[in-house]
Amino acid sequence: MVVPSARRIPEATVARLPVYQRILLELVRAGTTTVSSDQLAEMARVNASKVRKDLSFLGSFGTRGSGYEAQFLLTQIDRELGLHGDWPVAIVGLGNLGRALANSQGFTSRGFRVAGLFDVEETLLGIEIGGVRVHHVDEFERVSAGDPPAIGVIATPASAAQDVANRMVKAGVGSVLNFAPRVLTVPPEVLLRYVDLSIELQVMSFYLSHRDSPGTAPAWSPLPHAVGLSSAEPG
Amino acid sequence: MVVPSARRIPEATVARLPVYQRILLELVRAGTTTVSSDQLAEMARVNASKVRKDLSFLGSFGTRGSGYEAQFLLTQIDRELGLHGDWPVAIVGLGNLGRALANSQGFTSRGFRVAGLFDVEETLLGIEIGGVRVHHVDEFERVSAGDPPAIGVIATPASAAQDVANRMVKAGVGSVLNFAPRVLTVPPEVLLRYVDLSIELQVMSFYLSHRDSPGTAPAWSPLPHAVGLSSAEPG
DNA sequence: GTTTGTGAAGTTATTCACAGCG
DNA sequence: CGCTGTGAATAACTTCACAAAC
Repeated sequence: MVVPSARRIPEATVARLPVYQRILLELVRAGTTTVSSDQLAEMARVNASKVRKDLSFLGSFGTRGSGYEAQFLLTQIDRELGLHGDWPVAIVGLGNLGRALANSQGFTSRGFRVAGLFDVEETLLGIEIGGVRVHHVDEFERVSAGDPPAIGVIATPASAAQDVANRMVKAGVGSVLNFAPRVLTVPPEVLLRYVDLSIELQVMSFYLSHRDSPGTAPAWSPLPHAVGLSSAEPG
Repeated sequence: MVVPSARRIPEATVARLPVYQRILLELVRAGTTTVSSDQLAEMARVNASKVRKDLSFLGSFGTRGSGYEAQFLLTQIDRELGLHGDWPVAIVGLGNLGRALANSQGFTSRGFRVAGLFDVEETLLGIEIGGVRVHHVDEFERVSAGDPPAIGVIATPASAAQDVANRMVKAGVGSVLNFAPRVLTVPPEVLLRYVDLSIELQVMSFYLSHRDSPGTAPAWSPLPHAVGLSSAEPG
């Protein structure tokens, strides 16, 4: 079986592809045309063989003796990650964080589209943010039916998060990105990720309190399951 | 009963401990007194043996037949993660995100203390946020000398991020948490973590575009190296 | 009966090391 | 020569399965 799309890419590799993507994007913007696995490895803080192995799952895109053509490699990664698409995103909770996300280049620039905005605050209903009208969260399922979101973003206070997640699941989202500092329950086929400041900090705290003698390097390219903006309590 | 702090805890386990910590915190607040590995596993979306193995690295704190005492287990995890401490945190960049972080319970509530705030904006210099005075970023090294931060948080625009990181390293921070959408270079002994929306989204995009037939569960408790609030461009 | 704790088995990921190509 | 691509070796992690404890 040699069809490229039939390759199974290891999970660990998938987690690193967005890192290479970002690095390549910066290199391309800076005018770099070719890049070696050593250079990528240094910027990504990983081993060079790991870079080569990771990239080899996408195909043989390098040139022996010189390296990888940055723009071409970037395109290949984007393709593999499914960034060709136009994923509709729904954002619930339009406090400071939600509004920042709604206006964020992060969504609009690369394959994502803000398809729905929701809150419960009277004063927000009906206004437009970034050209998208704000609806009451009670209308989530109805509004979403017309343009079912692939990704649901939760930027509400913790107390509302599970209820919002339930609505999202009912509306058929494929994955949920949760910024609220609360553990959520969703069906197993729905991808759930947390962005949680306190989880980030705890990993750092562990590192700080366990590094041995001064000069010891962390063997760490840590692998959170969850990350986050805990308790800015947006919404 | 072996001395717990002598054990070497696997990296993968460390990455999950903060998740268990959060779950336990919620359970304790909800009045739960004991919890089984099965319950924890379901909430953390992992296998129950994994929970038991992970917790066994901290010591034998469970009771066969009933489970773990939630509050006690929470205390043990906090201890292992080094949350007993009082880690000084410096935040550079006081735009929307930086201000939200400076006021965040996420820092103050659990072993972290905002020790320094920095920006370049004239109108911010000298004011206090959450009781901490804002200094010009040029004074970073000088101000930090008195109370060296363990963690440096970068919430500046991308263009300023590397310069800030350099100052932080010079001031001796042990780890850097970067919210700016930019790849940074720091010495290998400094722990560097990214919070980047676009990296989160790319993992989701991969999942959405590769799930096979409907009903297929993601084998995924993905492991980013980097995450993030890309390009809200705070500061 | 229930649930932990853990060796052993199985799986996945990383690193090595070098042939092969430009 | 330099750098990729990749089998083979090693290491890390996960899961199984069950004895021991409550």
